[in-house]
This record gives sequence, C-alpha cells and structure tokens, in this order.
Amino acid sequence: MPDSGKEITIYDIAEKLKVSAATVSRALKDHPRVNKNTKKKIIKAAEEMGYRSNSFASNLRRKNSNIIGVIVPRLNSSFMSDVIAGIEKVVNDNNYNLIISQSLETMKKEISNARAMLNNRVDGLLVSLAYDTTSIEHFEPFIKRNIPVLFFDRIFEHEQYPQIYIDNFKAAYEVTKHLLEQGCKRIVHITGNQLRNVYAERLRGYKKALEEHQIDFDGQLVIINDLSAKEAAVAAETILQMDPLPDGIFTVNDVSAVSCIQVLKKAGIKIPEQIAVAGFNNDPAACVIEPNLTTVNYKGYEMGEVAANMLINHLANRQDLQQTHSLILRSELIIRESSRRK
Amino acid sequence: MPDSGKEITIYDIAEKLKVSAATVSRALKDHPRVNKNTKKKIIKAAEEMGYRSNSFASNLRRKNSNIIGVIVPRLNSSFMSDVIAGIEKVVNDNNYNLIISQSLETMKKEISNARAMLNNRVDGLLVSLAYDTTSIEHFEPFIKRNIPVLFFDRIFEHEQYPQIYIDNFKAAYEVTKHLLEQGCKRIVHITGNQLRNVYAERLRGYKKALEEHQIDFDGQLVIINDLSAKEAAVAAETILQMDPLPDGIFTVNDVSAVSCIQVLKKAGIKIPEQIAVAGFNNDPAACVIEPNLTTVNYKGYEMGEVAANMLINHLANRQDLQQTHSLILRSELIIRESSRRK
DNA sequence: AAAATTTATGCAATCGATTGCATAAATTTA
DNA sequence: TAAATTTATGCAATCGATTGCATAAATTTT
Repeated sequence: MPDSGKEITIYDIAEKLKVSAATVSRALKDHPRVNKNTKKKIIKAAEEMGYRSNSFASNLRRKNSNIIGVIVPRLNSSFMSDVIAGIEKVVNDNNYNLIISQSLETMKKEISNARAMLNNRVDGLLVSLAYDTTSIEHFEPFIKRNIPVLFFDRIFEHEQYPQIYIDNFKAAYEVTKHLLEQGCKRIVHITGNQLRNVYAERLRGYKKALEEHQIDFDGQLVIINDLSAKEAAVAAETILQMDPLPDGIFTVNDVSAVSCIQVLKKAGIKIPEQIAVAGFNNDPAACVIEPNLTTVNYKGYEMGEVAANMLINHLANRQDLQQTHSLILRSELIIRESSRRK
Repeated sequence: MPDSGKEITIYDIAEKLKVSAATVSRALKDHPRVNKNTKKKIIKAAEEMGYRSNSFASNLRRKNSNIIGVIVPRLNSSFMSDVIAGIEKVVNDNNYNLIISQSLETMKKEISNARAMLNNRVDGLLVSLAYDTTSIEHFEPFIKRNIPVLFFDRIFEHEQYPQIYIDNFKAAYEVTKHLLEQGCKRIVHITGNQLRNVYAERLRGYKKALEEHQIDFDGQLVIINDLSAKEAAVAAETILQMDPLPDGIFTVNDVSAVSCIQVLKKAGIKIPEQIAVAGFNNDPAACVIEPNLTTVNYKGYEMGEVAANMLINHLANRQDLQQTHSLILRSELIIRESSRRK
C-alpha cells in the first residue's frame, strides 16, 4: 500500500533498492544499459510503492512536454466536437496529452489562449481560427521556437503554417451547380465573415457556378451573418420579404439551413418546390428536418485524426511538415429532398 | 526582437538588469516586496526579451499544476460538448488549463486515462463515467494524494467523491406521468446500462409513475441497448412487432427518440395519436423532428460551469467539497407535440 | 594470463522557478 | 543622533528526472 503522506520519487526507490537514482530512471524507461534483473526489481518496487513519474521534472529536463495544444472557436458544435474526438483519439494513442481551449470566436481570446499554450510548452499546436481573426502574429512565437502550428478547417494562407482543409470552392461550386440544375435561377447565399477562408472560398464557388450558368451575380442575394440559428431565422424573414422570392438558398452551415427551412415552412413556403435549400456539414439534424437536407458531407472526426497524425508524425521526425504543406480532404455533396425537384 | 535560438529565462533577465533571479521571479508575479521601479524595469525587459514563464519549472517547485483534468465517455455528443464548453470557460477564466480525454465508454480506457492524469499531476479531476465502469478503484490514487475528484452526470455513489447531477428519478417520473396523463397505458422504456445511475434512476422513476397509476410494470416493455441511433432503429422495429402495439415510448436520450420516431413514421404510425414519444436531453434535433419532441431539458453548459466552479473553489480553499457533497441541478420537462394529445 | 571489449552502475550537473532566511539600505521613531 | 522598523534585494537550497562522462566489473579475445 503506497504511503499517502508523500509522493514517491525515483530517489525513494533507489534508496530502498540500494542503487542510484540514475539506474532507477534508466530502468523505468527500459534503457538497454541496465541489467535485466535490476530492471525487474526496480519495476516491481515502483509498482509496489505506488510510484508515479513526475512529468514536470521530466519535461523540464527533457525540454519537451508531450502535450499537443488545440485552439478552436467553439467546442460545442457538432462538427467541432467530432474533430476534437478524432484528435483526442490519435493524441491519446500516441501517448501525448491534449490541452484544449476555445477562442469563443474572438481574436482577443485566441491571442490569450495562444500565450497560455506557449507557457505550457506545448510540443505542437492545432488551430482553427476565430471568426474575426485578422492576423496570425500571435502564432509567430511558436514558429520562432520551432514549435509546429497546424491550421485546420479555418485556415490562414501562410508559408510557415501547414494546413488541412477541404476544397471549399469546389464543394460550394457543386452545391450551387446542383441547385441550378434543379432549375433555380435566384439563389440566396447565406454565409459568414469573408475573412475566413471557408466562407470566402464558398462564395467564390457559388459565383463560379452562377457564371457558368450565365446568371449575373447579385450582391443583394448574399447575406452575411454569424451563422447562428437565430440569425438564420432573421435571414429567412428577410428572404420572405424579397420580391420576387428567390427559388433557392445555399447556406454555409446546416444549423442555418435547418433554421431557415423551419421559418419558411411556417410561412407556407413549399420546399423544395418553391425554394430549394442546401446546407453544409451534414450535421445530424440534416437527416431529421423534413424535407431532409441536401448538404456537403465533410468528416470532422477524420479531419481531427488526420491533423493530429500529421503533427505527431512530424514531431517524431517521421514526416516533414513543409513537404506536405497543404492537405486537402475529400468532401461530397449529398443530395436529399430539400433540393430535389426531379 | 527576441532571439530565436534559445528560450529566455529569469536568469537572462536578471543578468541583463544586474539583479538576482529571485527579484525577477518576485517582480514577475507582483510580489509586494519588490520596488516599484525595479518591477517596472523587469516587466519591460521580460516583454522585450520575449520571456515566457516555464510552467514545468514553476509547477515542479510549487507542487501544483494549475491543470484540471476531464475524463468523459465521448466528446462528440451534443450534451457532452456543451458540458465541456462550460468547463473550459470557467477553467480558462480562472487561469487553469484543461486536459481532456475520452474513455470511449470503456472502463479499460478510463483507467488508462486516469493514470495519465495522475502523471500529469492534475490539481483536480472531473469525471463522467464510462458505460461499463463497475468500480472506481482507479480514482483512489487521487483521493490518497488529496486530489479532488468530482463526478458529474454519470456518477458513482461514494462518500469520498462529490457529485453533480440532476434528479433523474424525478425527471423520469414526470415524463412517464405526463405520458400516462395523455392516456398512455403501455409505455415502452428504452434505456441504457443499469450500472449507470442516470439510467437506473430513470427506470425507477418510470416504475414509480406506473405504480401510481395502477399499471403493472411489464419487463417486456423495457429495452436496454447502447442508446445509439442504430440500436434505437432496431428497437423501433421490435416495437412494431409488438402485439398489441404500445401507445407510448419513453427513451432516455433524444438520439434514440428521434431515430424511433423516424422508423415509426415510415411504418405509418401516427405520432402522438397512436404512439406518444418522449426523450431526454433536449438535443437540438428535438426541435427539428416532426412532431417536435417532448423531452427533459437539462443544461449541459451549466452543469460544466457548475462542476468546474465547484472544483476550482475548492482548490482555492474557498469551499469545502465535503460540505457540498452532492449538488442536484434543475431539469425541466418540456412538452411538445410528440406526446401532446390534448 | 594479459589485453581488449562489453556490460552495468554511479556521480554530479542540469533543466528554470520559487522561497525561507539573511542582510543591506532606507526610513521612521525615540 | 542612535535605535528600531520597514523596505528591497540576494543567497542558496529545493522540486524530481535525465544524461554525459567516468569507472568498476564481467566477459571475450589474443
């Protein structure tokens, strides 16, 4: 039974076994230069005495932490919690630890989170940017110290920072093209802050599809908001006031799409007959709303796994981050009833 | 511009300013026994030189980590990601850091997570138990070391561990009572592993309500599964085979309820007329499914905040954990169309 | 049997911040 | 002006694990 009074250290084990602390240290990490029997004895004693390695002492000496930091806008979105789950899985399987913080969509908090991560001497950082982040200076101290910073999903184009994302341009292009092919002529696009690649790229894709179908881009049809359910409901009311009514809506997330559909249905609009709707993300709710929502499937869990693997492989020197600077994951358009007009 | 070669320490600052490291250390944490001007100079120099405190050294010396550990079954459920978001908020506002890991619903992983948390010398631990955890021995090392462990939601009754949860018995009782009042006589109950308080208590509440309405408990009507959408669909098929058909379903999570409703509707069952349905959690999908789902609202974000606050207050000696051993949060029945028969 | 090599262990410095105790300097009180 | 007090700073030990270098012991080679 371990003594509850005081934490056991390698010195305690050393003393008990009449060996040096150095030998204990080596034995516990299976260093080849320790006699098999000694090793066995030490491991047994450590077990019996309830020894737990002090990672602070170890990290201090070794100058690395085995900690991966994660900064995301919010933890409680369907997509992000999938990403985090994927990251956690990989990180944990590789004997790293995970420190997580959320920027709550503000650059200010993101900066303070980054400082904390630096103090905690993370070995690497995974970041998805806040809604209003305009610069990434706050990650420079990491680069200076040679700590890899990897952006995912909400990225920032920059030589120094590898990135993982999907082809938002293409995905949005395909969504819009699909809507056009269903006969839509006036498609409202609900999107977020154009600072963020994901939203800017999707707008580009939307425009490109219109262009190919010889439809003039109409700025009036683009609504920019914070992508919450609440704002989407407001947007839907705006849409109801439009004259003529649009015949399609492409929102950049499913939360907005669902919220819109609910308002429009309540107003007596037939979906997809009068207005076809498509979202983005394939949230669970996409298969619950009636009609089921056409959307872009985009596996968060997988993105988390890939991002974490890439970082850890790099840390283990198994992979050069600069070499695989950008990684583009697959996404797919899923057509459901909310946009299908035959 | 900070030198990129080497990490700046208090010794570097001390040398540059011709003071001792002790003074630098004190100045940086605003110790009263340092001259104002000296302080100012030191803080300025630290800033200029790009000094970042090494938390390992500091933690090693101070013997605490400012880290809160969290172990949950899964990160990617609507409820749990809300809880985590709440925890992160409070933890971050109090200058603690958050280490998170998921047990993936197995006791084995939970044990290994607990070991890692111990090595990381967390100051306190927040835990929601895995599906199949039968013993909590693996948390004893924390108690021995006087590290508080607090259970939330999926708790384990034990003197040493304070806990935060909702009154599952009462909530389930009210749900069932409500269904009975809508005229239901044969209510199927879909629930999870009875090892877990949340599910056992809800079954108790279900039984209690039946009893009060002089309806005999029928074991055939209780379905135990893993509460996934998939298993719920299977359960719904089973229900469709029942003869006579039940006239009510009470599932212990909304994911199951939604999945059931979808299957039942497809089979032509009218909800709530033929079968009234109620869930638990008030997931976002509850307001998306048609008919909208009657459920128990149960604020995850708040539970996370409360749990983290309780732990941190205790760590700051502002509160004795033993004193507030159990904290029961409020939950409320939300009646929607899926069960309303007038 | 001596020399060379291999194996096993220990010594002691190091990582960087903290803090009890001592002391010097400045200020107040008698 | 001397004594007492307050303020400011430094010394040096400490937290626990790691690791380069040295050395002793065992084994192999000549």
